[in-house]
Amino acid sequence: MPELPEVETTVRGLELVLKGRRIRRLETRRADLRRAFPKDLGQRMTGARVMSLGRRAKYGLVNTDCGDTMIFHLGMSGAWRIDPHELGKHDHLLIETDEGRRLHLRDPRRFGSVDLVATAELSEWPAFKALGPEPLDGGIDGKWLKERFAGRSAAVKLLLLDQRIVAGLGNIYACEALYRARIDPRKAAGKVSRPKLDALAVAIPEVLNDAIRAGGSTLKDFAAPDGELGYFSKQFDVYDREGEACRTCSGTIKRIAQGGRSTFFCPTCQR
DNA sequence: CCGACAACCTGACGGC
DNA sequence: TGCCGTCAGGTTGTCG
Repeated sequence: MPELPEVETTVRGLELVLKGRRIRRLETRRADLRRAFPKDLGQRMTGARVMSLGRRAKYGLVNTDCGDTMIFHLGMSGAWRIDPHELGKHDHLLIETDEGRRLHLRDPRRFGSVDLVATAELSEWPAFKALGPEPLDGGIDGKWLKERFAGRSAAVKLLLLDQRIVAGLGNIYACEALYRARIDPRKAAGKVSRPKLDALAVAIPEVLNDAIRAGGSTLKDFAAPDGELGYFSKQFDVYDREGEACRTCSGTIKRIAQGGRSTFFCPTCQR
């Protein structure tokens, strides 16, 4: 599930449990997710104090006083469980803090990942080097989109999913942003007008911030044990609303396939 | 560069 | 109840 807002919400939740705490124990229950866990993950994290947490695109960052940053990606099905009642079948990484709080990284499909990188070298980490600007840091404007889309005949929706262009957008919020900017997702990226691109650059941080706000409001429940971070329900305008009424024109929301994934849009409003 | 497709995995859900 | 097909919010790679 996790796109940028879900990861941001997860990081804020982890902060409540981890920030300033020492890692008492870290255990991996298998050797890998999408790729192998770092072999020395346990040794390097055990005894370390968590100084701060952060996020880059859809990656969560756990910075320690040992000069290491643990980077996690939740893939399609990953989530952190807080003080779970039992050890789940798909709980692959377990952490216990000096306060006795427990975190389980659950990921049934195992498309996620965990890496360990020297904090000072984070910007050189290959996966980060390739990322485009953070949409919530003002890095996306009409000019940037214009440059990146120039001459591209690929559908604008597909390019929005390219992490080199906008870091952190996924299928849901790409659909939602295009709806707000009233752009047809099938349109060739290079042929979207500049005013539409300006609107898109505004819509992207808007839909992300709205979702973070919705997710943030669930964080107060976390004190309760057995909570799962990053999963919250949000009312979408188009995503997963095939056949339902457009909230603007009352027309019917359509679903099409692009790049093997579902795109939802309003053919009347988005042109 | 493009679009199409497959691969990595498991679980949920609908139809029969 | 079970079997089967389809789908799922991500990333990475191949092919023509």
